Amino acid sequence: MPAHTFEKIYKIVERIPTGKVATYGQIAALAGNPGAARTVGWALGSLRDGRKVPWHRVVNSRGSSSFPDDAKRKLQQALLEQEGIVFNRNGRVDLEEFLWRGEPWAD
DNA sequence: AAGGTGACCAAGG
DNA sequence: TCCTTGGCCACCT
Repeated sequence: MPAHTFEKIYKIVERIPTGKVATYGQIAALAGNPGAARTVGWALGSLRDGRKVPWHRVVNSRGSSSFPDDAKRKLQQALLEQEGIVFNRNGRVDLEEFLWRGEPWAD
C-alpha cells in the first residue's frame, strides 16, 4: 500500500531508539524523500494522540527543537533528558553524541 | 490548476 | 553565533 508519506515518516520516527535523537532532514531522507524536511515537521505537527510516535526525539539540525509553542519544547526537552539526552546551556543537544545513526535499512 | 503554508536546511554576511 | 535568503517537498483550499 502506498504508505503515505506521513505513515512512512511516523514509522521512521518510531524506530528512533531511546537515548538518541534524529533530525528532520535525516528522517526525510530515510523516508525516501530527501529534502522534504519541512514535510516531516508538518507531518509530526499533524500527529494525533493514539499514535505512539516519539516526536520528542526529533530535533532540527542545530540539535534544538523548533516548536512554535514554548511549552511543548520545554516538554520535549524534559522528555529527552529523561531518556538520557543532555542539553548544553544553549538548550541544544550534542548531535555528535546523540544523533541516531539510522542506517538505510530496507523495509 | 495555482498559490499558501510549515516543528526545515544550507550558505552567506 | 545570529539573522537573512533561497530552495526543498507534500498537503490543503
